[in-house]
Amino acid sequence: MKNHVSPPSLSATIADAIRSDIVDGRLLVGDRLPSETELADQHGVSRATVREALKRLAAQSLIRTERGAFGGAFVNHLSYEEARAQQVTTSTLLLGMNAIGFQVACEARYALERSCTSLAAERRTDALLDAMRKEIEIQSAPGLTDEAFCASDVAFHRALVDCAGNEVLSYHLAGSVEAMQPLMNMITFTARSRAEIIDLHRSIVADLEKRDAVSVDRALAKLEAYTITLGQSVLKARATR
Amino acid sequence: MKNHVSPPSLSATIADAIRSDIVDGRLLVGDRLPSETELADQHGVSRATVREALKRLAAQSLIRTERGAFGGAFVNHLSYEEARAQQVTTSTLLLGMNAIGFQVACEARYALERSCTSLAAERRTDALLDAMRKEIEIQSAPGLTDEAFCASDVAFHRALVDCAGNEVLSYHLAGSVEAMQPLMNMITFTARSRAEIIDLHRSIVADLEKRDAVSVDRALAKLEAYTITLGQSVLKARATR
DNA sequence: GATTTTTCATTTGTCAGACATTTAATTGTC
DNA sequence: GACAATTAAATGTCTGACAAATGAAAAATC
Repeated sequence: MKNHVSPPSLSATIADAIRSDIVDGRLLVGDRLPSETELADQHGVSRATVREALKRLAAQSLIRTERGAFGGAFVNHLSYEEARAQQVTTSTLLLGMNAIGFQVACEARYALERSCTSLAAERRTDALLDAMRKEIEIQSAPGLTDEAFCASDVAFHRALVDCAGNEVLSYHLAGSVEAMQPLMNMITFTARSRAEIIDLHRSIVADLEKRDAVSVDRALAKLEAYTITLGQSVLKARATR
Repeated sequence: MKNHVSPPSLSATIADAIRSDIVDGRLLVGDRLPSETELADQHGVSRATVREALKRLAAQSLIRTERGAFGGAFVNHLSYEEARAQQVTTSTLLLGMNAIGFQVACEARYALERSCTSLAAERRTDALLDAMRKEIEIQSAPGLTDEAFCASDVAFHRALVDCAGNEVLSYHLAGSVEAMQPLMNMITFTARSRAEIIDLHRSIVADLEKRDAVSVDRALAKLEAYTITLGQSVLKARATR
């Protein structure tokens, strides 16, 4: 029988130790870690092992390294962009690898997105409304590929989320919206279905302008229902193929 | 002036190449990567460099490695647990490192949590309601430390989120709820404020039992307002100290 | 012939030492 | 004082080696 619980390697152990130093605040943003040689001495391992540990942390954007004299590994300031990129990667993989039902993923995504409607109606800016209108223009263009349509759809919804004027909210929602893109890309959008979606997008923008949160919410509910319908028809077509 | 845009290292480049192989589906879950020696030959680098690249991917749970003959690096099946753990780490760091206003973080957290009230009211199970009651018991215990109170609070809200019966939703919300814990830990809960919170928890459970989504939502709104009040008083006390 | 034991090849984990490259501070020169 | 050369410290990479784990095949045993 396979054990499958292999003892953590030295590099993993060291990485965990440094990680908790950072997470628990013993190392602060901008602090410099000891040099690789010093870390190797401290932990009684070779420099190669320390380097593997540091690469693990770098992969999580916990540290950044600089070369040269007075270079080294520094506790990284995690920007919204980096955090979002990581979250999107993780969420996308989770959806892709776990055979999540399209309906379940869709339900979650729209539930989350609807959580920002009242704030968005309250705080929407003209700049963001314009951005949304621009995306609607793109979506209306004839000859647009399905993938480009999806990409613009994501951009539209990201702008909608940004209307809530809360960076933390935008960060969380970016993960759920963008992670859906691969699933959405499986759908073929007919001219008919595109028109339907664009109509809903138009009404969302209009309702936001009027600061009518209830109507925005209703439109999103319709969009969810319609998207699930589209997804199911695709799955049905697959099954009978 | 510092350049700050250092060219990506070889190990980072190789990691990116393999990562896109996985993300774009050229490597599937369970597939075995070539051995480190083979990868080194393929990319024309040393084994040490390949290993650093693989450790980066392992840190993101994209691959897992097994020792021994017929061992190697395998494309990992990303479980909900692993994904959630990563998301919580990222979110916690983001909140901790970016001097997010307590109010902004709180607003985002409750907006997201309220997105699951209608599903939760519809699908709540007796088992989860019992779990929530159990946490209320814990929270009512005299002599409980603030940290233990917070931990139980997180457990309560996780159960609430799980009531929605949507794994994807639970995954996303876990990040926003758990990442708040360090911020919540800064708050000192008086007996008075604990009683207030526990009352709201009780009414949430009662409303869920009655499948009364509107009342749950109202209680969460109150909880949000009260939490923000508590947070602000802490900040004020800090400022005048 | 079936079962157990041993051997063996493969692969990751770790180490030691070396050299290349980058970078900021120092020193030297005019 | 300004500019150029030197130097020291640090990461990035390579090489070669050995240890440890592990499954498969071969050998020994019954």
